[in-house]
Amino acid sequence: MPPVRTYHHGNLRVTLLAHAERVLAEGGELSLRELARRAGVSHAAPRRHFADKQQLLDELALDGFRRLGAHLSAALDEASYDERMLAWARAYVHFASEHRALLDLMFAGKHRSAAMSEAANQAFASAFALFQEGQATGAIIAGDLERIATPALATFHGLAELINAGMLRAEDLDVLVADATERLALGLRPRSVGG
Amino acid sequence: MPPVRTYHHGNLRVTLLAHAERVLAEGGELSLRELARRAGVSHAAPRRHFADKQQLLDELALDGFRRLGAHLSAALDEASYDERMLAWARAYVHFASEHRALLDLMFAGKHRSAAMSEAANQAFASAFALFQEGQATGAIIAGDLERIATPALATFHGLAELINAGMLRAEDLDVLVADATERLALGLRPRSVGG
DNA sequence: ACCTGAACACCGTTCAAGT
DNA sequence: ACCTGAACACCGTTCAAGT
Repeated sequence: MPPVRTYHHGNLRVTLLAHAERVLAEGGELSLRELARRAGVSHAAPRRHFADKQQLLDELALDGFRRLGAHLSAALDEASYDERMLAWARAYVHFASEHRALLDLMFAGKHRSAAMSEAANQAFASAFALFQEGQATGAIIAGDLERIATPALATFHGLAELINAGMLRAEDLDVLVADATERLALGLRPRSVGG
Repeated sequence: MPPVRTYHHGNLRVTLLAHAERVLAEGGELSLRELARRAGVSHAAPRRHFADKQQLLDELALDGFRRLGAHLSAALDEASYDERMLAWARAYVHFASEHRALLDLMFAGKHRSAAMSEAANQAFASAFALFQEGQATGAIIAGDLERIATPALATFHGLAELINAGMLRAEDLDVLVADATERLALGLRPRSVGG
């Protein structure tokens, strides 16, 4: 009897990435040899599709930014007009804490490929648009968009990192996010003269 | 001629930690075998002082929190009364970006030993005290201290993580920290009735 | 074009044995 | 009490060889 499938036809690359996502979600250690085993190929086979381990990790991170972007956009679409900032923030920290290992990969390296930088920018684009719109309607102070939005987004990224680091109680997260959103809105509000 | 020192008398534990700090600072990969090589002992020798690799990493993180705490306290001591929040924030992000690998270790695990949790709390204690004092003088709104301070500290932690992830330009950091500090102060300010 | 199998240079961890 | 040296079970990466 010949083996059912000696060669992995056509989709080993996709199969490996899928197994990698699962290992990440399971919280397991990611090794190329383990992924090869799960795919039923030799340990040297992944080399045909990824030059090295880092390249596979980069693909995972790239996909992570795309998923994050889609998740955030969806949250904004569902939210009522006045609560979009809160909805964005909630979506961000929940994505982060539900994809802890993936988030680590996404924010791990100091250097990113062009594709990954682009995906990262895209992921944050909806939030920047929200701030820009806030400026247009006068809800948010005028000024350089990057300077205004970045510290605010850093707040939620920081909360996400702290929860993943185990330094915040998970049950406190929602109230902290809500508080942060409220404080930020106040801090970003234009002040009347003399105010 | 006998070997100068076959046995490492007394301080191998300290020696290993010192080499580990140096490897971290150099941005190199931390392996027990490499540390043993640097210390001039066999690869099995570290086992006498650290049950496993994680235990050594935990000691590094513990020391990291102690150094961070000292660094933040020193920054507060040097700052003028009105600029302590800004001084704290600057000190935090600078420590983080100057000790990138160490910070990753400190905030890596979801679970911390009692000693490490204690050191982490101590590191942040001076900032909490600052907020508490702000509440006492009326510069900061009343309410649960944790709920008020955490989102603010998360902002700076977030900025630190983003800079270490290469998502912010290092030359923009100081202005972002200053902006964030100003916005937070405004958002945390008590509002007069009707304000 | 894609995969295998052996090989190489690393790991962390264990353990009997040395001093 | 502390360290060594061999051993074991893993890695990532390379490369000649197979189909």
